[in-house]
Amino acid sequence: MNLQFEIERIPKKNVGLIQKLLMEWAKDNKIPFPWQNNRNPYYALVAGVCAQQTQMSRILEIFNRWIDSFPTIEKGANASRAEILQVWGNAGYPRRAANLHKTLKICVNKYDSIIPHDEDLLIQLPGVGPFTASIIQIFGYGIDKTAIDTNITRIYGRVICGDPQPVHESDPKLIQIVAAQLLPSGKAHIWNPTLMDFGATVCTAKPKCDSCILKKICVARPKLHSGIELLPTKKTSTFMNSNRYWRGKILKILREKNNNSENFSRKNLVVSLTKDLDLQEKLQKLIDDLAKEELIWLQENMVGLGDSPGSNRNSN
DNA sequence: AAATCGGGGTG
DNA sequence: CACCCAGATTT
Repeated sequence: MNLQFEIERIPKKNVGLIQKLLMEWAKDNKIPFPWQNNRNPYYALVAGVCAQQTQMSRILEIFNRWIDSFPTIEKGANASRAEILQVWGNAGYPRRAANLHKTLKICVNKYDSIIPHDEDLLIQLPGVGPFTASIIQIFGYGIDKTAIDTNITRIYGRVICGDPQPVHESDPKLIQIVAAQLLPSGKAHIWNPTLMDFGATVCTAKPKCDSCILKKICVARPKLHSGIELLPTKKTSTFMNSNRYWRGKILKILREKNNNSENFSRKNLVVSLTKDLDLQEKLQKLIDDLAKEELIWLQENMVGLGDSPGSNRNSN
């Protein structure tokens, strides 16, 4: 595909029109969040990590819980892994919390307790990829750019590129370039969340084109209107009895034990989860995996939340 | 490129 | 039960 050709094909007057229509939509529909207006890189980092693969309706509670417990970079860095995981709770993908913990330690030890603003440095931090790096730059440092997420890919892929299912059909590099052209100068901290909210409520996976303010402009509208079949965005495997299901069960129990300062043996952990011998064997492997990821510790015949016994001590 | 990593919610 | 989600990392 000739990217240059595709870019120049964007009707210039549509750029201004799309910006105008969405900014008007934002007045009534954009949802405000506490990390969007105060240029706090730490808040932006935490929010970005919380947002990974998680609906916005859940994020404020997780974000507030984290900030209440660890109001500064240093507080987070100096917390124990067990405390980190306890606060993360049932937010999902606990690996995110562990990586965020590591990232805070790196910022304290290597960057003088400052979160970098440079993208090359940001994406080297554990758990920080292109999206989260952009979130930090946009909300933390007021840098004018686009954080490409699933919503923005979908909106631009449809409205500009004409692909009904951009996640499968649109070239990510083209989305990047389109996004840069559509960005209203100086408004990244408003524009990005507006697009995301629009993608979460109107230009959804199964779009609500009837109520879409861009339907006259959207290049993919005719195809979508024809009622073509929309494929799943990604393969979904059955959650029940999956590794992820059992990992979640294990961590949930260990959070409760840690919260009550109870000791717990590895054997009792496994037996409390199942009497099935084959499944017990599978759980043993998952426990080893969790320990390797430093989400739980193993010592003698005991097991616990975090990277080392003694949940109230720092683990630096 | 494909698999893996939670958990809550919707239909 | 299938699918979705303000992704990142490993295989």
